[in-house]
Amino acid sequence: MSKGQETRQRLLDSAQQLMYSRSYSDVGVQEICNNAKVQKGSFYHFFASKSALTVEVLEQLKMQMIESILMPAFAKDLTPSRRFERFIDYAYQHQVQIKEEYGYVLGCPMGNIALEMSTQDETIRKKVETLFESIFYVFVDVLDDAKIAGELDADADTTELAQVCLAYGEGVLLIAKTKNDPEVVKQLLPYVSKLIGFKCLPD
Amino acid sequence: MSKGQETRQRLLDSAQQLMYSRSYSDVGVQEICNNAKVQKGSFYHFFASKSALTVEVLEQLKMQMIESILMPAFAKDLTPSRRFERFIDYAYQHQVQIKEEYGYVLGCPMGNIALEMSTQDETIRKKVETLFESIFYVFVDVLDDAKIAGELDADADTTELAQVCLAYGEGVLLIAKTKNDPEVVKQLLPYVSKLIGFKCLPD
DNA sequence: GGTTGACTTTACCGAACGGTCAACTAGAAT
DNA sequence: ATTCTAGTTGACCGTTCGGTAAAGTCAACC
Repeated sequence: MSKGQETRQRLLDSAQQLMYSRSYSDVGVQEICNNAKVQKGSFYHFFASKSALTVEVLEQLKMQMIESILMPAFAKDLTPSRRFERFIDYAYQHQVQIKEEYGYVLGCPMGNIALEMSTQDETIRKKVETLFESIFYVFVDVLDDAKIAGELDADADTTELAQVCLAYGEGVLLIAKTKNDPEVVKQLLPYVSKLIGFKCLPD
Repeated sequence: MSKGQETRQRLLDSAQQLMYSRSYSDVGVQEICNNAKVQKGSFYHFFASKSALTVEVLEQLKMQMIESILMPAFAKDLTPSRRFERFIDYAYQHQVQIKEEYGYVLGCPMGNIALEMSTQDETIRKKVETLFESIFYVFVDVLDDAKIAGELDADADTTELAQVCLAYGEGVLLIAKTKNDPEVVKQLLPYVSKLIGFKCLPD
């Protein structure tokens, strides 16, 4: 990676960390720069605006989420319903680790930015919308697998169920963040199987 | 109401409207005052800080939510499952109306503030937590009714189910806001009955 | 009629905001 | 050796931020 790209990456990482642990509005360009050891002028050499940087942060966030949680959790070495169980466990462990590190449950970085910025920055809103779509496809895929495996009714609407899963996941993380308690994730997220309607639930 | 209390109320209403349609951070004390036709000095006569005002806005929000949506929707003139259907319809209609009025789906005013402020202002976080508890009790109540009416298994954990309902509702509103589409509410919220596990679903 | 206290007005504070700009540096290409 | 350019630097812009303070207004009460 060239020197310039390294600087650029430091800005992205700095912004991601600061915005996730606090909020978009609470973190200024100056602070992002200080944290990344970059001068403000350089910031505007790489990014047109704070908003444009945020769109790239969101893209990075999506890639990390898919590679470090979604792909390993939904790997096809288990039955679809077991994959969901693994996903729930990963999500729980992740929030536990976040709380240890920051002292706060931080929830979903995309959901956080979505609620804060959707009415204020159309570019950011659109970006989060497509991010959610990417995650949505992952859910559709595993739900289609469940159909094939006979764990799900053949007439189930997998695209609708995928949306339902996404919504419920975001909701659980919102409550967990509000209560500042990762145990909420462990307690509530398993109900997603009732939502999906898996035929033979392991108990 | 005395003149002072009227001024105070105008500030609360102004803050509620502005913060709901945008965000906590994006709305300044000055703008709240301009909108309420009150001088900034008066603001600090009535409220110790922007944060303290917000706590009172949240309290007002809770009361409005309970009186104008929760109480009428969950009134005991219908069976518990029918009450949920009515609640879903109210929630949908409300977001439709909001979108007509503001051009944006604004979701849940409490959820919005919760995600934005939970890590930055402990007083606000705590307040939202107790707000959610009040709503939670409403759900517990109707779920207990459902048990008595035989619409719900006698061994169902109503306190856990109430939390699940709350989480799912918040999640659906988050997605609806992100997509800026109130139809999401109409499409996804009915799945709450699968989550609860009503015995005899009307279809 | 003078005093009190709630409320209003206005000017002000230092700090931070997002963003701009021109000058500068250093390494690669010609 | 010189030119070009990606990247860096730090000063600067006007505006807004949350919050303070002091003077002024007005109605109620003694």
